[in-house]
Amino acid sequence: MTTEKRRAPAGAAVLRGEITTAIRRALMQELAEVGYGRLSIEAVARRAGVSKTAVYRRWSSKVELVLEIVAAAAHGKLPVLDTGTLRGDLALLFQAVAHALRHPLASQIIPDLLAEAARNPAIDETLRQVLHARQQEVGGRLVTRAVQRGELPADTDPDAAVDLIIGPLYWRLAIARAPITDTYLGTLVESVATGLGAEPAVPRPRGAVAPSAHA
Amino acid sequence: MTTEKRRAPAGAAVLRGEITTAIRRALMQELAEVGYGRLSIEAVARRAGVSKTAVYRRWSSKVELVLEIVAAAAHGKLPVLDTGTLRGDLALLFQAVAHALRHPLASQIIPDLLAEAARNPAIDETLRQVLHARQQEVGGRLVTRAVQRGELPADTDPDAAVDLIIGPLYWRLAIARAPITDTYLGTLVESVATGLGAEPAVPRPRGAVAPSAHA
DNA sequence: CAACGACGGTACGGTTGCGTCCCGACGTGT
DNA sequence: ACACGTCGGGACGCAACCGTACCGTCGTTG
Repeated sequence: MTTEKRRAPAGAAVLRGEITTAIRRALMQELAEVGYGRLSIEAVARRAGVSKTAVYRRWSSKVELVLEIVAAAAHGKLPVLDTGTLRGDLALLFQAVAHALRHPLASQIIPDLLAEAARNPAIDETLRQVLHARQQEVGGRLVTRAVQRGELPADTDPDAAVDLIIGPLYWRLAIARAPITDTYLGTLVESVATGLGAEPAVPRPRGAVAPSAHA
Repeated sequence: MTTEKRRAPAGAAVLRGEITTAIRRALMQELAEVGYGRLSIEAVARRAGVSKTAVYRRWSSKVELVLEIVAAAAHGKLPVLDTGTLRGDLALLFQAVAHALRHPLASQIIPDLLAEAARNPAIDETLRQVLHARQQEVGGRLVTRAVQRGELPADTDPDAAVDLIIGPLYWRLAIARAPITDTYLGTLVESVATGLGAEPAVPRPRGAVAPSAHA
């Protein structure tokens, strides 16, 4: 019988966590530096100070390596937000997103992978799970609560709301790569809130012509 | 004297436009299919049914090739918009952007190049000229006119306005790659307009709790 | 009509990365 | 204390691509 129990790997015959960690870190840096397209296992191993075999023992292919690590890194980043007001929720969410995208690694890796997702179904699938679905969920909850509070119209489309919430911030941080100030975030909160259908926080100041003063 | 005038290239010794065109088309397809990172001159030439030399005679490097062609393709795409109302301008702009991004080539190439721009200064520079500057200009004009009409507050920040205008649409089309309907575009116009500070088109319907309706 | 000269295509060496195989090293469990 | 079994590392053959040099072809110009 060869079905007897094999001895469990032990001692030196077990994966060393430090090396796994080094590979993870090297992958992130390499991904940010050259992008998914040019990413090579060889370069990752080189940067990690590790042999290629060390990588192949852990992940069997480039896409598997990237997906596992990226998915893990993207988990547990969004706060449970419930501040009691739409604007509070938005401000908190924006802070979290801005914080995450300020990491140079994230701000380079995420757009790169999102672009790659357009042609790689496996990446697309993973990103939809760890990013899109999460956003839809968080955005959906945010909208739902605001509707229940009466801050937003009952027929607010959560789908469109998510676009309006995440779009401008993503554009500015990841695409335009323009600086962000607290003032800007404050303005954005107000814009998005009113854009979604909330009452303006303050009576709208008008420009040269002031139709609201006619009442 | 060797400074005499050389005979101008003529006959077979002149670049054949058909081949240049074939290379341009092949580049676009290749760029959409594998992305800038994996793009190889060899594959472009192969797809164009042309020799590598034909490519190298016209462009000396990969980045030059991509930049020249992409910059050319991005020119003259945005309409001169002045419909007389903020919402009209927005609707027209959205239609144009949506139309452009519906092209499969554009919707794959643009995010890819934008991601690449984060690590390639030459690409960044070019894209800023052909995309960002243009958007800022168009968006700035749109906002300025709306302010003059009294549709928007005088202190509207054109910079933030551009983010709010382009962000959601870009997100949905290029990143989320969700379908777009005329209804959606209409909702988006209204959201962005009010988000920018315009008066709502219709009195805001409130949800379950309606503090404004208690009067 | 003949010479010109850049054309497009092939062939080439060099570089890089892939995925695999083999080897000595090493820490644990018997 | 020894045998076990996986570890990490280096080496290998293979494939793709880069950028260049060369070569015969072809239309125009004098």
